[in-house]
Amino acid sequence: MRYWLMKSEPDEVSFDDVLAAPAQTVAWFGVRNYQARNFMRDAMQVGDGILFYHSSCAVPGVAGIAEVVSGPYPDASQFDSGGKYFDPKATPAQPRWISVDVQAKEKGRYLPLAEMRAMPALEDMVLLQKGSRLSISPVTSAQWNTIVDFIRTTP
DNA sequence: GCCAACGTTGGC
DNA sequence: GCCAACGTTGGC
Repeated sequence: MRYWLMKSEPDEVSFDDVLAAPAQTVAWFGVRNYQARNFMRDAMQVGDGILFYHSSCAVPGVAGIAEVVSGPYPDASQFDSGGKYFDPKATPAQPRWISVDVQAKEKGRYLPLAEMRAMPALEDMVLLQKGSRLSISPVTSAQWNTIVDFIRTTP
């Protein structure tokens, strides 16, 4: 059981979009960074916890809690020749990018990035390191517990 | 829109 | 394999 933070642009897929999806589940598509891909491919397990983070928006921050509900499989968007995630070097026989399915579990108090930066327990989070821009990053169990507790108990 | 920081590409 | 140039991310 591991924990992850996954960034999504809410204009594209927000946490509410996932809550509104069938079975509150969506495919996590569009990852085009090898390190993030390798986390999904090599380290993620069904049942892992996800902090669903909104990036590139007015108030970036953790929008909810989700869970990994599938193993890795080829990301369909790499084959869509008209789409923004098309990769001409990827083929169905040799896919380059993968997805996992993500299910929304719990929405609580929104936790803005600025508040995260003010929490000493979170100072070592990968997300908060200078220059960090990984779209998927590992979260320790201590960081996870701090954030989940905040989300559940902060008015 | 700016820009710092990082990742990728491609010539050599 | 080096590294300059370019592209992207993402907070502000």
